[in-house]
Amino acid sequence: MEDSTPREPSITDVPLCGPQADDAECPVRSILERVGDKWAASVIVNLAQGPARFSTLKRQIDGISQRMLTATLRKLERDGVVDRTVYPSIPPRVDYALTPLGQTLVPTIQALVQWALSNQAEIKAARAEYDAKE
Amino acid sequence: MEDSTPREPSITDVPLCGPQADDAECPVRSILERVGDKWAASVIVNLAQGPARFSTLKRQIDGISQRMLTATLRKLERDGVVDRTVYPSIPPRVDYALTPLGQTLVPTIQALVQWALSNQAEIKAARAEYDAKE
DNA sequence: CAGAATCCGATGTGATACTG
DNA sequence: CAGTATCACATCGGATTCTG
Repeated sequence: MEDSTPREPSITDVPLCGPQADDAECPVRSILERVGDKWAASVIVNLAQGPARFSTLKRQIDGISQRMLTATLRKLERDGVVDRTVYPSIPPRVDYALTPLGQTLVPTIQALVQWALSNQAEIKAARAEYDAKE
Repeated sequence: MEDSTPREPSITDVPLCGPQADDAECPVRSILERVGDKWAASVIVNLAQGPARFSTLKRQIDGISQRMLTATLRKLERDGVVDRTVYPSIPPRVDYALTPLGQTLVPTIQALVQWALSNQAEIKAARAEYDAKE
């Protein structure tokens, strides 16, 4: 019982898990972290338009290195969000696409992106005010 | 013009920004990163229940260090998502609460959390399959 | 109580070079 | 084309100690 701010468990008390549980134990946090990955959202949003090749993604996602694109795609693939199809041709060709699971993630990410877009002015103002020594 | 995977700009072609634009330039990415911050979502979800003191948050968010709690709160405060109220008493007391802006963010985060919860089995399975050498 | 400061290992990220 | 490997560096994040 807190003398000041008593609080009881509620729906919002979502299992965001403890300290050590970062991967297998806590899908919630790992998903959150995946989305927060510097490039993951860009990849997902890009693939939401349809399948794309490695080089296409690299070109479209401005500033990403092939190292990071590879790593990001691997993580998303491991989570079953992205599907990787290799065509054993020469030169090699690999297509990436959202899985059905990945597609269900798109609206939520879009919502987050939309939120950011809608409130970017307010956020920018808040930061300016904060940085101006608050 | 891609010979293989032509793609045109669409609504999903959201400005996720380029390489250097990480802070002021790209609110979208910075918001995504904020949400993906290891502890930010936990803090927001916790504050969604109502204002809380530093020590209360620290106790409720299992495993967070005061270093990270402080840092997380500062970032959220800077973005205008969290409000910090200091009561100049002895011992000092500080209350944190979501701002109106912060409250508008809650449903979206909940949606993301909900998505993760709903699909955690599928994700876990996907990871297991992937790790089992796919 | 609420933090600031410091130390330090772990992890993330980019640039570059190399390969099937 | 689609990676992998390596090096270098920045940031993250935890533990600990100190203070108003």
